[in-house]
Amino acid sequence: MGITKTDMYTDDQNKFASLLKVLGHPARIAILQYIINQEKCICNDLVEELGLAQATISQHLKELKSIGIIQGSIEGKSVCYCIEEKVWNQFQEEFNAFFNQAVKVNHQCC
Amino acid sequence: MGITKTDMYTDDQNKFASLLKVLGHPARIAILQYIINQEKCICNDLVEELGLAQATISQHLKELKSIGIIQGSIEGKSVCYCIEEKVWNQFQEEFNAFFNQAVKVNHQCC
DNA sequence: AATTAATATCGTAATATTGCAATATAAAAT
DNA sequence: ATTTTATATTGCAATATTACGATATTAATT
Repeated sequence: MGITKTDMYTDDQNKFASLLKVLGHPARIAILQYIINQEKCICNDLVEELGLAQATISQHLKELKSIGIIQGSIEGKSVCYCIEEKVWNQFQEEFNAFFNQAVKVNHQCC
Repeated sequence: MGITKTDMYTDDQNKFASLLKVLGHPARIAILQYIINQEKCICNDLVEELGLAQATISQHLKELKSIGIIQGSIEGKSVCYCIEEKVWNQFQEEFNAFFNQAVKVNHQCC
């Protein structure tokens, strides 16, 4: 059906999965890495760098903005995008919290 | 078009994004957390716990197996699933490597 | 004011994902 | 041998995602 039954999971599970989903596209990973390496960039830089259409890049940027991991500020006729470090670090903590769950448990496996 | 242009990204970017994509569904997060808490489980446990159809759970387990994060071994007429700790820890390292990229750079933002 | 430049949004086609019923498979129990 | 139990697979309908061309929108430049 293509529709995820979000009501049967906890808010934390839904939120965490949403994060992972947004990050789960190579274009968006590439965009983040490009911004990191260049400190900041504008949409057109990414169009040239990644070889995707401008509309496509703009869409990916929108999704990344939606989880707060990047921030865009208007600079003349272009928009300067950069990493929102507070959110970036918060995500890293969330990821580690998730992965560390398993450590607490004695895994005696099949 | 719905098709991701994987050829324009590095192998690392594609692989990392695939991981994130598989983890980016609340059912799969819930499954992993259930397995962690119970140490191990069988498919039917998850059907009862999550309220999804057996076929759906089986599919999600298949995707989790595809990235190696869980392992299933046949025990009589059921299959015992558990976390593959080596892979789990490896993923955690990959995630941290990704997030630590940003730390190396001086972010002077817009 | 008209043009240029950069980005966002809309509409759409192609493909992918999610979820389930029905069916297949395989091992244990009767 | 048949039935029961647990899981996997197949086929399908509904929805979501990806990508792009076309078209706004908005600010700078001429």
